[in-house]
Amino acid sequence: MTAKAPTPNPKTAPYRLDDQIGHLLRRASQRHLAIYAQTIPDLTPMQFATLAKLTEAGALSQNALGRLTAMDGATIKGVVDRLKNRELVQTENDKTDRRRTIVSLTEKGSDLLRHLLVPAQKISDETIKPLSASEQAIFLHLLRKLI
Amino acid sequence: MTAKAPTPNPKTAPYRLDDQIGHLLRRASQRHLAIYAQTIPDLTPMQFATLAKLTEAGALSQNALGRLTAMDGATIKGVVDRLKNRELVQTENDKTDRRRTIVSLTEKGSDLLRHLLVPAQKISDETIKPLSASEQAIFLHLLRKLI
DNA sequence: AAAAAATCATTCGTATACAAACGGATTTTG
DNA sequence: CAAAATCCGTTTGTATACGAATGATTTTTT
Repeated sequence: MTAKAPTPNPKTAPYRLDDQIGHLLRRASQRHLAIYAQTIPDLTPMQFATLAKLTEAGALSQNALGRLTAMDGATIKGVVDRLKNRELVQTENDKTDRRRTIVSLTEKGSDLLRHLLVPAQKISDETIKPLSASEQAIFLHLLRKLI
Repeated sequence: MTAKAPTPNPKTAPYRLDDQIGHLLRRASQRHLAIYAQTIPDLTPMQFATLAKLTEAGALSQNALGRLTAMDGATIKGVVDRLKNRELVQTENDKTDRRRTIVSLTEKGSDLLRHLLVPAQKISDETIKPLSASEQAIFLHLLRKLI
């Protein structure tokens, strides 16, 4: 039995914050958010995500909208409230399910999002720019597996 | 001049939220934070990061501590305040620079962190577990480039 | 159909995040 | 050395995040 040499007692590698995946993900998000804020200063990232999802999927119940944008009920409520104050979305009662509130884009919200699509693409491009084209594909592929 | 065939008019690929790197980073962070909360429910991630960095680097000024944990001044202040309330860190005035507040671990904080190192490693392992060993190395390498 | 379980929107409380502004202290520059 | 620039900690205000609880309403189960 040819025993493979055991790893030379790593003794538990010292825990370094800067090596932890959680910390690295957080810092990468921070950099992305900084790029976002420079490019689209007038709408928060979550407000933008909400408009983008409504454009993709059409009118949605508030909870469904939260699920599709990865926000819990308490969070999506605040975002929708602020978008409503700016008249970028509107709400109405669901006719068949009286629990639900249907959220939809106003024309103003729809117009705004259309104008932001190019800048939004620039934000994604700028965020991933440090990687080569092939690295970008690999990174996005692996990142998707971590969700 | 042999013109390279232009990409066949992608017509601007439709913007899909779920394809954007920022959204994917956010969701990966969310999953990580959920794993964290299940494993270490008694200390927030930022509080843990603060204790970990103080263990690594020793006593630090509050602002320096913020820089090393990637928190701005307003944020690190709240974290330090809450850790102080729990007697996990202590503060003192810097003798030579009267602007500074030096933050250091208490024995209680030091003990607590020591007990959390194994669980913390498990959190990182669990977070990256969907990737194979070689994928893990590649992912971390590329992620570092995005900071 | 009645009971039980699930869903929806809301509210409360706590904890990041970060811009902006502030006064105080130190360092840099001219 | 004096002025300017920078750094330090703090406060205020806005915006996520999310657990937990609530009441109203479906949906599912029995």
